[in-house]
Amino acid sequence: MPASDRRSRNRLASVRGMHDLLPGPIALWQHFEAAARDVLDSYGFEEIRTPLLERTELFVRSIGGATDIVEKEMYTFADRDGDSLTLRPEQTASCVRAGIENGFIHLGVHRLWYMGPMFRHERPQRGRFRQFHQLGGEIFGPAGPEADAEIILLTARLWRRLGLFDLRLELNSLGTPDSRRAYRSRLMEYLLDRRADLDEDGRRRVETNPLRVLDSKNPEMRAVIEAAPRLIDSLDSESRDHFDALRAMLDEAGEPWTLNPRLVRGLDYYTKTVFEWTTERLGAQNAVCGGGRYDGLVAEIGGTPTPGVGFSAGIERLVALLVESGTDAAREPPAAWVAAVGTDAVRPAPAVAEALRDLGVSAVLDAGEGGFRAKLRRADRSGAEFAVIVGDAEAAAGEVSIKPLRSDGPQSTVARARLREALTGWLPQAAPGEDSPQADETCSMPPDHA
RNA sequence: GUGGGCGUAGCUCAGUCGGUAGAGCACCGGAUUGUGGCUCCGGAGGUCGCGGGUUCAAUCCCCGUCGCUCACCCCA
Repeated sequence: MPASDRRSRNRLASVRGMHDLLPGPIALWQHFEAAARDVLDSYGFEEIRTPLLERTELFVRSIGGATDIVEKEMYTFADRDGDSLTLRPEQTASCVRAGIENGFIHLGVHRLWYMGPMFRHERPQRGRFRQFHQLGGEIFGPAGPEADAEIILLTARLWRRLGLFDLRLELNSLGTPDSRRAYRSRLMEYLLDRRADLDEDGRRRVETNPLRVLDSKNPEMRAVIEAAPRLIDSLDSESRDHFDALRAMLDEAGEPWTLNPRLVRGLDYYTKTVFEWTTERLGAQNAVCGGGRYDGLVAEIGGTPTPGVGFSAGIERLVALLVESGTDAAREPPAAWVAAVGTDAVRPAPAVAEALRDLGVSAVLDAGEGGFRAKLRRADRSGAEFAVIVGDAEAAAGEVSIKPLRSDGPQSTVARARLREALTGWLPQAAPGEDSPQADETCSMPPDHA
C-alpha cells in the first residue's frame, strides 16, 4: 500500500480493542499453542470448534442475565431474520450447547478443549481487549472432585511447561445454588446493618451484588469485610466434603494453593469449586486463568442434567507473561535462499526452488527487485544457511551455485541434477526418496543440521 | 462506563519558550559491470493522530474527537 493511501483521511483502521496479530509476535502464540495442545493431549482432551455466533438466549441463560458480561459487555445484534445473535463472550456455553445438540454430553465422560477469539465490549486496557483469545477445557460427566483436580493440575502443568513459575492458585467454593442464595441474604443483612461504614461503591452494590462488596480494594473497608460472614463457612455439607476432598487431592499432588474466601467470579453458572490463577506482573488485569464447576449448567440449557468442570485462560495475558520472561520463540529461518538474476536465469528459478523443497529443504525464492548484491543481502538477513545462485551463466549450463552463508566454506557450482549430492549435510535426516519427490507437503520443518 | 497521562518517519525516540521538523534502527541505491555479513557515501519515507478554535503564523496554546496507556470497574 503506497504511503499516500495509508495517510489519507478516510483510511480504515481496525475496530477499537481488536488487533492484528503480526508475523513477528505470532511466533510466541504458536509456541503457546503447541505447548497447550501437547499438554491437553496428554490428559486425554479432544478439540472442539463451535461457531463464533450464538443465539443471545444461550448466554443470557448460562452466564446469567444480571452479570456484567450479559448486561453491558456483549456484542448483540439482530440479524436479517430478526433473530437476536451474540458474538460469544466465552465458550463454555457453546460447548454445552454443542454437546446437547449433538447428543453426546450425557453419555460417558467427555474431555473437550477449545481455543479461539471471544468478544466483550469493555474499555480496552493493557491485557484487556474487545476481541481476545481463550484456551479452555471442560470435563463433562463426573461429579467428584477428581475432575476438579484434573482441571487444575492440567493448567498447572501448562504453566510449568511454558516456564511460568510465579503464578498463584486461588481457590474457593461457592457451594450449591441453595446455600449460596442463603449466604447472600445473610451477607446482605450484615452489610445493611453496617451501611454507614461502606464506601459509595459498597452501598451501591449491597443490593445488586453483595458478594462483590467483599472484593473491594478500599483499605477503609477492610474492617467491615474481615468481620463479614464467609461463604466458605456457610457451605452445605455436600459442598464442604467436595471442597475438603479437592484440597486433599491438590496437597497430595504437591500443588500449592491459597484460599480466597472472596473469590466469586463473574459468571452465574458456577457451583462448588471456583479457582483463579493470578500474577503480580500484569497490573490490574491479574487473572490469567479461571474456572470452576458448573453442575447445573447443562440442565439450565435444556440438556439431561450432567455435571461439569472447566477452565479458560487468557492467551494475550499469558503471552504477555512469556514476553516478560524473555521466552524466545523466533521463527526458524529458511535453509535456502534462491537468488536468480537475469532474464534467462529467472525462468528456471522456480523449478530450482521446487527441487530444493522436493529434497526436504525449505527454500525462499527471492522474487524482489535488484541485482545479486541486493538479493544476497536479503539472503543474509533472512538467516538462511546458504544461497542458491542462478545467473545467466548457470542457467545456460543447467547449473546452480551454492554459497554457504553461515561459514567461510567455498562457493560451488553444480549441475541441477546433482543438487542432492551437493547438499549432503544440509539435507534433513528423513529425506524423501527420489521416486517420491513430493512425499510430504505438510512437512515444513527446515533441515536440522545444528 | 468513570478519572488521569500520552499520541512526531515502518520501529524506538529527540525537538520546536508558536515561525510547517531531526537521530538511531529498518528499507532502497552506490563504492564492488554477477556475490551477503564490516565500513563509507547517498536516497526515499512526516499535511508532528484527526477536526475545530485562538493567532499575521499552530506540530507546540485551547476545545472536541479517535487511539494507546494507568487506575477504578470487570475479568481471561
